[in-house]
Amino acid sequence: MATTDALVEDVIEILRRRGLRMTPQRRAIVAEIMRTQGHISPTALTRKVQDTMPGVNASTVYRTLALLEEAGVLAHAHLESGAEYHRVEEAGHVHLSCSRCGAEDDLSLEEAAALSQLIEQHRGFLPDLTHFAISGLCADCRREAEG
Amino acid sequence: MATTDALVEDVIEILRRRGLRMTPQRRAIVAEIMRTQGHISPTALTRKVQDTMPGVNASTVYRTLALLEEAGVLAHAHLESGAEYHRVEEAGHVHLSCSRCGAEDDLSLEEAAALSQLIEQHRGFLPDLTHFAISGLCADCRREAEG
DNA sequence: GTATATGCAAAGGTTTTGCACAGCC
DNA sequence: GGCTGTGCAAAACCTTTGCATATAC
Repeated sequence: MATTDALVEDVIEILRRRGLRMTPQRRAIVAEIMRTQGHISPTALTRKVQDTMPGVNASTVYRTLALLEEAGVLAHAHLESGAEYHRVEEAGHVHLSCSRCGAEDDLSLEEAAALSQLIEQHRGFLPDLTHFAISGLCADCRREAEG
Repeated sequence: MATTDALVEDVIEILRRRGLRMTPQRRAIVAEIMRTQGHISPTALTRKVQDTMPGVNASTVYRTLALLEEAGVLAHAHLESGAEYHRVEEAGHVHLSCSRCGAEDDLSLEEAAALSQLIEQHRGFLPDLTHFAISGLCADCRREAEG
């Protein structure tokens, strides 16, 4: 996938500029997360990376994730299942999570902006709506629950 | 505190009706959580209960919290620090948490309702805005960050 | 060559679970 | 007396950390 490869190169460039070294492990981890749509947990990422490169240790994955977050490449969000990482370019994804059936959906950028604007009116608080999911009932479950 | 005692009795009544037994440990745990304003973590709750009743085990606290949540007395929310429990009557507390200084604030009921209404327009999703905090920058930190 | 990154192992923290015993009803 | 709840200990997770070794630059 050309797009993904290009992204990987971009990230490698960012890391290089920070004086960081590009090890095969880092390449594999970066490649895997750039290939990922949406979010992924450290544990799941570790498993995937190990499919390609069996020796990679979980601690290396954690250290790399922290690094990439510091470098502004990744961010993490808290979903019901725990912490999950995603590319910052994919931010804007405000996560809706159904507490009954587990269905996941996202708000549109416009919807997210409208929400942010409302919250900002509360004492100038600037929300990052991507950091925590929004839990609730999807329309289907709502119907079943309320009858 | 008369109000708190009354609440404790209410909860005990609810548990009794479910055929559950009232042990001194459960009384202590219920009393402590009814006395709590806002939210408290299982760990903090355990410590507090142990101040009064040294023998109480953490696993008993976890089991009791799960029970009280099932009974509809408590609910838990995910804050930056992890899971925290609160009384359901205290719901409506939409938590704003500053990711920079850790300051905490709540939206008013009206603000929360306005937000919910907006989100509901997205495919009929009924949000529970109390379940996850909303992360972001408080006005002070925002000023310092943006200059 | 040197500083950095990795693997390994251990530790830390939170939450869950199995089991024997205690105690509520 | 019988069934439920508790304490204890262990285990299950997830994540972090210290240290010796390997390796990118």
